[in-house]
Amino acid sequence: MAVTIRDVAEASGVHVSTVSRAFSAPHLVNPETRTRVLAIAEDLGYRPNRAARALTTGRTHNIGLIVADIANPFFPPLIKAAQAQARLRDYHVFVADTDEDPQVEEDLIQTLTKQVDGVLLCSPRLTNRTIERLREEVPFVVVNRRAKGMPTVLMDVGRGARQAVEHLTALGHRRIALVTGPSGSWTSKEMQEAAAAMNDVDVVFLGPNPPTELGGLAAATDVIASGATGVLAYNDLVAIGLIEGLAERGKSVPGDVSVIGVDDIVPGRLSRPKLTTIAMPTAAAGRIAVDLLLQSVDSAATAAATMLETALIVRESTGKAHR
Amino acid sequence: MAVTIRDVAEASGVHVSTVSRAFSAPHLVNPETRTRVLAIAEDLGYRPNRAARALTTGRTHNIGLIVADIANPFFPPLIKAAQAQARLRDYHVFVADTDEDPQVEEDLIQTLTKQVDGVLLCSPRLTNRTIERLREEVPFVVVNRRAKGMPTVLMDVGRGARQAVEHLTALGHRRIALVTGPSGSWTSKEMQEAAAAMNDVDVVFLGPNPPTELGGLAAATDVIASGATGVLAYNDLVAIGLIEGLAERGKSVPGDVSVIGVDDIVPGRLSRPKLTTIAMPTAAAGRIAVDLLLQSVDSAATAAATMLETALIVRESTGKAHR
DNA sequence: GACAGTGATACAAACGATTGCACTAAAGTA
DNA sequence: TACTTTAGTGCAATCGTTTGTATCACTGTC
Repeated sequence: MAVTIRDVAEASGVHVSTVSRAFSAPHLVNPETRTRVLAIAEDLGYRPNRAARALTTGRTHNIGLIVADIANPFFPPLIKAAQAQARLRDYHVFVADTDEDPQVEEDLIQTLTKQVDGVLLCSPRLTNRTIERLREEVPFVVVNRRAKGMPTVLMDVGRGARQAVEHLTALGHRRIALVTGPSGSWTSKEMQEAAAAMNDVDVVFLGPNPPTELGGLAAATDVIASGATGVLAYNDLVAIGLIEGLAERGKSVPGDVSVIGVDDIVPGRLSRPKLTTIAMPTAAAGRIAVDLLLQSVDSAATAAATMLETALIVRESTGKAHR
Repeated sequence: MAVTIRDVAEASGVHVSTVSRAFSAPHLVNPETRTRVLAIAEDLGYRPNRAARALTTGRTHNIGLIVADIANPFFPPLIKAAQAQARLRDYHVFVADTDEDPQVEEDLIQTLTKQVDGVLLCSPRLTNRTIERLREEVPFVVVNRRAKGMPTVLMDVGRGARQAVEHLTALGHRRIALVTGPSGSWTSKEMQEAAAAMNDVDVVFLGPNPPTELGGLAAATDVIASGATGVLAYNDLVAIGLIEGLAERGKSVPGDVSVIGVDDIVPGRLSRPKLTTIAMPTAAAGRIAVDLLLQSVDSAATAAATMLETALIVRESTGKAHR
């Protein structure tokens, strides 16, 4: 059996409460006693039982992190940053994958609520109403989506999209296709709104599409049919798939069509041509989201929205329009 | 405050123990009572407190899943499969990322042990001795590594490597480079042993390398210097990076050099040229590993090693040797 | 020298479930 | 009829911590 606080207490000749306080309230115990207790605990290999602690304190010291698809390279940097940040605060992170399915997402939240102190919802596909309802049960921080009354972390894709379109128009493109993402995606909507508001350019919307290489691959025919010479893709995966799809149909990038992605994932930096893209501050988003979440676990939730900057990175997949 | 078993008991006029049994030992309670209790529980929105349950039963119903790097596309299918399988058995999965660092790996296992019933160790970089020691604290299943006395799930990379080398020699290649992975990697060692045992071919070993695109990119000069015309890379990421690196140095694939990867990740299927690779049954590995783990949580650990088949998939990155 | 203040520790009651045991009443057996 | 069995339920201890309160020995104050 595992060694408990009781064993440590007996071995060091003090009461369990003293042992407990030696760990969690050092100023309440004699420094000498404390070091002795700590040494003995170390010796015995004592590790506090988190379940027991959770039972009394009501804090599990776990947070849930729900993402649409771990396989999407957009998420890992965010996940890593969140885990690192959580570890700093002695929290652990449950990562769960919804497979882009709102129903799975809701179920996951439901089962997760009881064993975490808060949930980080990344790029949720749920309706706002559902989120509103679920938030009664557990504190949320929402990433990549506007949700009123809740702390949110956003990345300024609207501005990114405007920069991307400006970049394309500056290169002479007059007809631009926006290959949109999943229908429930806030990011996708933001991009559409931003692009629609641009002057001196025709924007056509093609979608919704799965946010993967295959989604991009499949969108190639639509892009060609649209007559657009510049494309802003929902993300880098879509952009990569699209470039492949265009190549299969004899269209070269950036020769015939210019393509811009979103996220700045590593494969995009190494693809051929190297992808022009809108870089997203995913790691920062993960860190900040965790801080916000832990903050709203302890005190009342601050419903502030944090907006992080994005940046257009011009590489090789965009070029002058030829007509 | 949350609704507890006590609230349900009061509302339905029975003792808490009856409510408890209504959930966890249905045959011990009158069917009528049971349905009534269940209905009231549902009504009140009762959810069992897992911390409390964990405290009495000693089972957290959580398992830990430790991977070297979530950002490596090799892992997500395994993670997803493991999560799905765990969910089927009413278990949750903690995913943790070690950043390829053995020390982080050990720390993570240490902190995780107390809140999970078992740990799935994927492609561990720890020494065997450390694993032996840690296993005293919590049941393990090890994936992608031989560890005696423990249940393991292996993928037959040795056979895969032999097939790959045979494929290359059949194409006329007589000098082959093996771009190895991290030094602690079992997979890497397996590949080396298999390749070294092949006849009619010179095999040179280049490494260790980080198992990423950048690792492959950096290995390009060594590959060229080695004079090899065929390359077996540690994994698809390395292969993709290598192809890029070769291109930067004026070498084309498969024109000048043939390259084979391992894992069959999606980016490899879409890269250009499409990657010849050894497909790994990652999803199956995840499922089986979870089953094995839950099995060894309940009963004594079966120390059996499960070996899963791999398959060579020939695409476009390999071709005839020209000299 | 009596007493408040304080520092250090012990005591014991939670937290929310599970579970062995005791009890009751009805059914089965001889 | 007297007994064992069994189904259904209640009782109470337990899991390992935390934490409010009580205790006690000092120290310092007037």
